[in-house]
Amino acid sequence: MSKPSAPRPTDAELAILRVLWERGPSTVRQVHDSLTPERPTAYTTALKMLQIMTEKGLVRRDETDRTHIYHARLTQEQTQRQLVRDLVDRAFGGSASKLVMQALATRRASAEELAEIRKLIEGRDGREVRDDRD
Amino acid sequence: MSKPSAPRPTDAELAILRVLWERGPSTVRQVHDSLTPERPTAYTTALKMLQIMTEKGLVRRDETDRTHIYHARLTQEQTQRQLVRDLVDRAFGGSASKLVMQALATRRASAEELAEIRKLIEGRDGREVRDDRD
DNA sequence: TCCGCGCTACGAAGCTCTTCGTTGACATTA
DNA sequence: TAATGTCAACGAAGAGCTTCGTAGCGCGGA
Repeated sequence: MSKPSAPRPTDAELAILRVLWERGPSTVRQVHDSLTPERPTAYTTALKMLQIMTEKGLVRRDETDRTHIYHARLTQEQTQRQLVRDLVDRAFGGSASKLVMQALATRRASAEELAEIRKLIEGRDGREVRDDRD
Repeated sequence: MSKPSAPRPTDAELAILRVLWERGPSTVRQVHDSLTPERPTAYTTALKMLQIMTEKGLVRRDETDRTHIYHARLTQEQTQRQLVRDLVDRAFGGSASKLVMQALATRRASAEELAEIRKLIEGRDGREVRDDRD
């Protein structure tokens, strides 16, 4: 009703959001330094990305000081939920259970993860789903 | 080892793949007609997309007859698995269980879906994950 | 035979994404 | 104060995505 709901972040944008979620509010330099090992780019690339992400509403900018400070507008969980819902719509015909099925078929789903997931299900099972903010 | 593994399909490509999965091998005209209601575009747009998707290896083309016939190179399940794995890597730090958690937090996860998911888990639980082709 | 229809192929336009160089403002320091 | 360094802003280049118009080919009917 009040949230203009940010657009789906692109790959490069997601990489920057990951940094902001991990570090908390950060300057361009801090984002760039964290990003460089995995994604070697120029300082101005990070700057430009953050400027564009500000326009898109993906991040907020504190301009109080000359060196601006950026922070993610949505939490990691909110964004993850949005991305999952988006993928469920685009590739799973709206069926979340089909997505879970494929998640389980991934090499990545280790035995420990399976156990963790089962705990999740048992915790939720029987209750109604009611958590739906995005 | 032998599969060059097709690139992640874009939104428009995914829409076309959905048609091919549903209809089976199809001509450009058939794809276009199926696509038009949800995504009104010109015939040549569908044609061009399918040509590009052929170059990318997302679809295969039978050129025996003058009217070519296209079919998806990967099954819906293979593609879904690839997309899930990709999202897990990009947004969930490689943790499939975190993705499942967010899938459960979606409005879309109805009570029936939860039950279905629980059945899935119980069927899998205790066994090792071994299905890993992509 | 010739016309029209459906088909593929091609090229290009408009858009987004990602990247970076350059510029000018401001601060710090010598 | 002058030199040096850091910063935001901007423009533009190059790539990819999506769209469509146009051209050219072959086939079947008049």
